[in-house]
Amino acid sequence: MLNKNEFALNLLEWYHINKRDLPWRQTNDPYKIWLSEVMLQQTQVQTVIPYFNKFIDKYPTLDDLANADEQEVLKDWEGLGYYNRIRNLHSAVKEVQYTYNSIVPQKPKQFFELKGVGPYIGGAVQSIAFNHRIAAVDGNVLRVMARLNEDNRDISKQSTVKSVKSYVESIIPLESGDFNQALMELGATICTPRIPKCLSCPVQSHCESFKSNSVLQYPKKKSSKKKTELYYNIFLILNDKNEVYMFMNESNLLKGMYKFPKYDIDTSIGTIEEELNLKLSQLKEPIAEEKHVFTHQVWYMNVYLLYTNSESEHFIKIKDVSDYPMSVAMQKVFKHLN
DNA sequence: CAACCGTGGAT
DNA sequence: TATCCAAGGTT
Repeated sequence: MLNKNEFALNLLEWYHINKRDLPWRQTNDPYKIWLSEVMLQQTQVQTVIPYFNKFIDKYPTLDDLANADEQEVLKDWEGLGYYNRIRNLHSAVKEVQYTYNSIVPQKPKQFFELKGVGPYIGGAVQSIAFNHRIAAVDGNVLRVMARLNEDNRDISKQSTVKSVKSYVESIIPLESGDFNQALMELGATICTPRIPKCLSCPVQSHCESFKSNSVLQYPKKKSSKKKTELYYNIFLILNDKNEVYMFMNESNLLKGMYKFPKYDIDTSIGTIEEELNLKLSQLKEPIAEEKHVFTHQVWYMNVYLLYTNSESEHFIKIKDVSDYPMSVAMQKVFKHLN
């Protein structure tokens, strides 16, 4: 059983000496802390840093972000992935603007009700910005706690996360924000997934799995399922005005991002002409093949070049394409026009 | 609740 | 190349 007071003391002492100097640790602004937590969702620190700096430079206050055009914000998020994160955050800061006079709610209940604020981000922001004693349980914390207690439960189950959250809140000290960050920092730098640095660990003496030499057996997690493989034809349709056919994606995957016409490989040109209301040139061999891997899908894309004299509101000047938010998958397609 | 939702880096 | 992982949330 964990000696709570001694554990927290050891961990916090280590953290205060060893914490990394990250951009979002140079501010007490709840908005900026919130932004960083949203960016850090399932995304590595090194990836987030340049995006965070760009956003803070361009949208220094909550009102700057709230007043911004959604498509421009999406464009600035381009390449970071999980695009609903920024769509939800944009919506949430607008909510804060008109409901809370542009002040990030200090009442946990109010903050947790905002779009895109779940158990982790809610706990992180409320503890770091306002010192509320709420846990912030991410993948790092799940791994650290599983190893400390030789916890055999599956960390991919929501019930486990909920239970660990309660456990952390039973040991969380008054310095709640630092404690939450210290647990994550420990997981990110010492108690790492593959080669943990147990000999440098400040809480080694509290660790059950270290005592029994079973650290690498934790955390328990069910293996991920196989990705669905999908085969598509992507069409770069050009007219005689240096324009290409492009439109906003409405489906859940990559919602709000622009795309080129994308069809299952067995879809006939006639069907496509009918759906797009265009008269198209004869189909020739694909000019390229591309593969793109998502969390749960793999796209194998054949890239085709087509021409038309038909008119449509969906034609965009090729030189202006880069002004529109586009997924990496579609960027891989578009690069073959250059 | 299990499935969905991006991307890049490490091994 | 295949798999896992990374400061998770929504449905």
